[in-house]
Amino acid sequence: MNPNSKSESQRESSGASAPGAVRPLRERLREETSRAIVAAAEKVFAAQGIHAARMEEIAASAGVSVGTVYNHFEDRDALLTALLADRRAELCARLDLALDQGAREPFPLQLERFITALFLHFESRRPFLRIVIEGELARSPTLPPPCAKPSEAMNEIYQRAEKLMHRGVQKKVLRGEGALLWPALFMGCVKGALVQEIYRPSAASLVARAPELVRFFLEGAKA
Amino acid sequence: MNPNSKSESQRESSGASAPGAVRPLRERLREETSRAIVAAAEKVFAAQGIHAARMEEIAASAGVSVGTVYNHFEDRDALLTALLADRRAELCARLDLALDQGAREPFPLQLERFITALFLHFESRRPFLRIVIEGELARSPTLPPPCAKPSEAMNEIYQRAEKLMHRGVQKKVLRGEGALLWPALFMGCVKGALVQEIYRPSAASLVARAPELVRFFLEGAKA
Amino acid sequence: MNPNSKSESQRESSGASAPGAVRPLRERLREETSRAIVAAAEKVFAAQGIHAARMEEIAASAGVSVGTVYNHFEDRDALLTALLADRRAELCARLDLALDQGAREPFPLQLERFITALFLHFESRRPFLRIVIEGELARSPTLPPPCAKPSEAMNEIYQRAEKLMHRGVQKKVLRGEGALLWPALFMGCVKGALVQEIYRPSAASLVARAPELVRFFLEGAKA
Amino acid sequence: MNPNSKSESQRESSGASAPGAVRPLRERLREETSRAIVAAAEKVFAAQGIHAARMEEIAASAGVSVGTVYNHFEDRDALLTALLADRRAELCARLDLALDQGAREPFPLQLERFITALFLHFESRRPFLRIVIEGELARSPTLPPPCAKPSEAMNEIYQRAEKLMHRGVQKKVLRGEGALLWPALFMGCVKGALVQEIYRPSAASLVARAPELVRFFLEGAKA
DNA sequence: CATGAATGAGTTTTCATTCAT
DNA sequence: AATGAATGAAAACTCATTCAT
Repeated sequence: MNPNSKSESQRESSGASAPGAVRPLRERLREETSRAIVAAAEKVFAAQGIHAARMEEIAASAGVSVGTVYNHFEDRDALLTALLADRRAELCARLDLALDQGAREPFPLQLERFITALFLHFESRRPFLRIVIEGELARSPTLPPPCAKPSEAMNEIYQRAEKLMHRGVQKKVLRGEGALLWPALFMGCVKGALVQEIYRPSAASLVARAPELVRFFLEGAKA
Repeated sequence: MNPNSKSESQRESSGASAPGAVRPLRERLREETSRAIVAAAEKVFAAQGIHAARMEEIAASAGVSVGTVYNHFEDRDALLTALLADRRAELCARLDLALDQGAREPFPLQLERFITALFLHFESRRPFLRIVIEGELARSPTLPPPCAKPSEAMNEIYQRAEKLMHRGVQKKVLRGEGALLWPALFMGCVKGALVQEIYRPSAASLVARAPELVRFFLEGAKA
Repeated sequence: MNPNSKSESQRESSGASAPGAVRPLRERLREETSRAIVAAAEKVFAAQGIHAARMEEIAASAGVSVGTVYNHFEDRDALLTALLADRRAELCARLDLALDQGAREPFPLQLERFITALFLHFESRRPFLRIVIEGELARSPTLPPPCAKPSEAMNEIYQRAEKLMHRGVQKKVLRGEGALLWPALFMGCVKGALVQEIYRPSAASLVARAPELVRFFLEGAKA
Repeated sequence: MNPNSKSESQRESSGASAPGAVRPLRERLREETSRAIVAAAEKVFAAQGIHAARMEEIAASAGVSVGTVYNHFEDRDALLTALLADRRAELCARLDLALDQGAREPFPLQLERFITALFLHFESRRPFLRIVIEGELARSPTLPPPCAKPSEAMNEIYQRAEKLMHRGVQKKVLRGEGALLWPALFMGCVKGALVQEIYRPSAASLVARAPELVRFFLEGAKA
């Protein structure tokens, strides 16, 4: 879950000992704490903003002391990094699954799978969405840490969207001229829907909008 | 230009005294300084991020001392507010002009005017774009200042987009079902293009992409 | 001692847990630090004046860092307030005791008790006296904080002096005409003696002057 | 009026030219400005407190710019010094006059003259009284500037009170034992009345209370 | 290991003072 | 001389990080 955590790498884990052996209780407790801290960090970073979030508040929100946070994560930056890496991994797994499963299906279905995967993820990780969008511009070389991190997530999503668009062009479902623009427009539409959902949460699930989005995008970009 | 600046409102400018009279030198210099400070703030806020930007760096970048910044703007927040208000006013003026001019033209043309106005503005005010996007989520009630400001700009753009979309639906150029989604999708596409431009600046002007965007959106949303 | 301190009120002290149980070491140390900070503040505020005293100097004088001062007191004003409240409480307790104990004794004895209590207090808290007198005029509505605080102490003393004078008039030991003036004159004399002691400290204890003061006041105000 | 003012000492006054010659207009205007600045300083120092008063507010209150204040007074401290010196001189003149006029009169009358002079002065210069009392403790060697100044005024008053008390003892109207205490008690009573007047301004003039004060003090201290 | 008090570098902000116009 | 914008040293306050218990 949190492979960068300080002591997990410091420990010369007697662990991994016998394959299938239960992990020592200590270790599992420790991991539980890490998880709680990361969850608290997600909440607080999203609520206060990446810069404004304070370590003490994260600690309090996790029900531990600051010292404990520092026992698990080298420093503030490491905590943010771990948080983002973890959530990103989750998301990427979902997206890759969607891409794999749809590989041989008609393109519109692939599109819907992808969007749905994205929406589902953010529905369960709404705070993460805030963090990602706040950090949107961070990919740029000029912004200093700790801003350089969140965009990595967007980057990963983007690369998968490119892959998907590529398939659409190959299949000649999408026209080839604007090909460079498709990922940007696709992600734009998706984010448009996400952001609207943040500001004006609708009763209906976000996922319910996927078909509309698919239709819109396909019509707009069809060959 | 910057009507909220501290002393400009404190001063009871005998101003506009004789019509055509030159404004006192002092006053013109003062305004020039304000302008320089706001410009520096735009640069630094965009480069460092809204939270990380430091007053001293802004001052240095404007070629003045911190004290001078505080002579012109009550505090950090007032400076950010003034900056955003100023840029937003510029942008809104452009957008309103585009909306007015296009009022009786065919919808696709209106769309193109609008997008072009947006792109032109951000081409000349690229740092402003970064600030606006960084502050995207700020409209949310949970985020504390100083994040509550930039989204105001996005809000204003959004409202004008809604107006435009409304026209499209009225003219039956856009289908009426998804009407609630059009502004979000439209803005999403536009931002998609803008963000791509930030990360992968193309040789061609951003404006050159307007027609593609228009086509994409019209096809996607057409009645 | 200092019940307003920041974290002492924030902490939900499991306190008074087992009766007779030793208070946790941490807590006792923390309180010790608070006490040291307040004592340092008393010294520095008195030495430098209420406005000129700097937080860093107070911290240094307490042998801690600035941060620690702010861990214990919200801000400069809270520190001053806590200091004054604490010292004032001490003083009031003494005065009330003197008033109570003397309640049935002859008036001159009551007077002497009261004056002695006052003198004893300021002999042990000479810096506090300076602060109170510096803030003398603060009761006035026009002066801004942090000057509004010290006079509260003087106010409390004054009210007790009024009570005492009232008794004297009731017992017809003091004449009734000038009754409104007695508290002012009484406090004036007392302060006269205190201030002189500050400027020209005499070898003899301040308390030794109490009988002279009593005689003077009783002769001057006797019925 | 303001013999310490910067340029008055800088100027090699062609002045004092012909005795009886009118002072040049320039010079009179300049002096008028100085007077206005000192008056403004008195008001602002009294209202805001000696430390909190800001040069800009004084300038504004005098209807001039900061620069002008600095043209007339070396620095903040010089302004305060000049203000206090001026007011103190006025007061001392009154007190000395009272002492002189009463020199051969019965002691009670002298006492009344003195108190009346004091009261009259502070009635016309109430802001000055605030400043003096705020600076009460400044005579002490430990307090740094700008606090070292106001007490000088109190000092001067005190010395004259000592002279007066001395006369009373000589005339055997006051008892000789407590002689060291008389000035302190006398000033204490007077201040008691003054301070009460500041907090609870009575309809009647302060001066009206002089006789009561005289009676009180004479009874209290009589041989 | 957990705890939380202490630390102090880093920021914002203020305001006496200077000086070009 | 008067002006008022610019200056920058000095103060208050914040918060990530350390470390003794």
